[in-house]
Amino acid sequence: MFQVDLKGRKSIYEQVVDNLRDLILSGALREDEKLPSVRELSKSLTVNPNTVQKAYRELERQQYVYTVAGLGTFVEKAADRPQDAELRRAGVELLRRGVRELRLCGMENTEIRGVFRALLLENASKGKS
Amino acid sequence: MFQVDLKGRKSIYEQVVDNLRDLILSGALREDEKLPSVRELSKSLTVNPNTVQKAYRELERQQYVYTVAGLGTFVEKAADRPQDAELRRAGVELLRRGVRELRLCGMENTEIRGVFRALLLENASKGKS
Amino acid sequence: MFQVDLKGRKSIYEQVVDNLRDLILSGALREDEKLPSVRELSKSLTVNPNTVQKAYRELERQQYVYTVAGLGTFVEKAADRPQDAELRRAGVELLRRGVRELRLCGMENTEIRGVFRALLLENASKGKS
Amino acid sequence: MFQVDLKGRKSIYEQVVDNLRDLILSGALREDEKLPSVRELSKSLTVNPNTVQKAYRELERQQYVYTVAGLGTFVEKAADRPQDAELRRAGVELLRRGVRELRLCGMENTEIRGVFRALLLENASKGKS
DNA sequence: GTGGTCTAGACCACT
DNA sequence: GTGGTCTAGACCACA
Repeated sequence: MFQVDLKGRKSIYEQVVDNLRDLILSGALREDEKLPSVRELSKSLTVNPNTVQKAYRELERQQYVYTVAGLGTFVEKAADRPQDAELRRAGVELLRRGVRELRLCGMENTEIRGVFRALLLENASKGKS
Repeated sequence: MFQVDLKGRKSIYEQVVDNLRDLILSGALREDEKLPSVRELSKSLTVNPNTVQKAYRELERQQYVYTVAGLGTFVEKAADRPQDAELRRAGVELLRRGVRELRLCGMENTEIRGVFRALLLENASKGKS
Repeated sequence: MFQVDLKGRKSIYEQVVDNLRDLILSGALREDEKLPSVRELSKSLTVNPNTVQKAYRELERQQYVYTVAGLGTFVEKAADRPQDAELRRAGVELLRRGVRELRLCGMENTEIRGVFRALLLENASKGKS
Repeated sequence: MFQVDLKGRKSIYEQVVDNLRDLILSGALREDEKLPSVRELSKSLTVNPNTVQKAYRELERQQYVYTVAGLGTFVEKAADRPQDAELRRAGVELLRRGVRELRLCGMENTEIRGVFRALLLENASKGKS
């Protein structure tokens, strides 16, 4: 499904949250589709079940999934997901910080704009894969 | 000189590193200029001296400053700072992640481009202040 | 595991770094093997945990170990350790300085060569123990 | 006469001691020759006079120089310098550590011997300059 | 005065 | 349990 990187500072549960959220937002996991059970996923990632559990709880809190006791965890309907605005703010913030860092390197607006344009095309093709 | 935010997840010493690095890159601190002493800065930030020193050591490791024991800590010459390329990569990576997140929100290229253009102008005015 | 010398000019954390590095390079600690926890080692050396942690951070920076928060610190794979060349340069530099000092004492090449030959045999036997 | 490096961990007074000692041992400063005054040397090195003073005291302690109040500091006669054995031990120790580091890099005796032989020739030519 | 090291003890998030 | 950060206060060598 995906991999986690034990080294590196990002905590494992955070990686699991991000990966699953991306799979949901990208449509790879469809509405009401069942996520792998905590045990399955923890085994396939060779990670502590508690860690996966924590990730699932966090996704539930953010309303990306819902849990039915005894059955499993499922993808929430897009309509019931009110916090796209939050994600959008996060994305804008990343762009802002990126622009700031590039400016600190001494890059001018025209240069930065060039980098950005290239990025937009590059990711577009990635998005299709 | 600047402020640190005691709450928030970014650790204090990290904030000190980032702030000083920005002051150096922006030219507010000039080559061979003396940074405030560990004790001075720690007092003005109302922070423990060890925390400031940790930040200074990190800046030295990244070759933004150099240390003369008994005299103080000074801004490294730009020529002896070989890793601007690294910072540039970091900036591009931030842009990439930003684009990715916005796309996950369902935004189209044209929309993203609009956000970005606004951002470029906004920061430009900040830069002048 | 090893001992530290509280007197002597070499700082404690530096001794810890050097000792652990040697254990890793000599193969006494194998790839992905867990190092003793910060608290364990600090207790067994009767040293402050902060001191040991400082050593661990330095080893991580030099890519001899990697850290998984909440799990422990582990020996990095040799393949992911790109700076053996650096250690080699350091060794050659030590030899160079040694030759220089002996020459300043008035020793001739033949004499120095004799000392060196003896040294090579002596350390070889140490290596086997 | 020589330069000191403000960056780098070696303390300034230590650099002054080492440089002067080398000049004496190499014969560049002859027996009973007068060293520059503390003020002169401190000015030419752009260094605090106290630092040079400390270096001179240390050289005196090691019996490389002697001081005549009101006249200056002079190179001690080689005959009155009893501690060549100490310097010799230091040199041997450097060689020992060099061999050890190179072995930790995985080098075999034959390889190390090759490096050493090259070093002996290289420094010989430097010695003539 | 400067930076560098160390101890003692605390709190936090993650596994 | 693990590592990571922080505070408080101490001592040292160097300039």
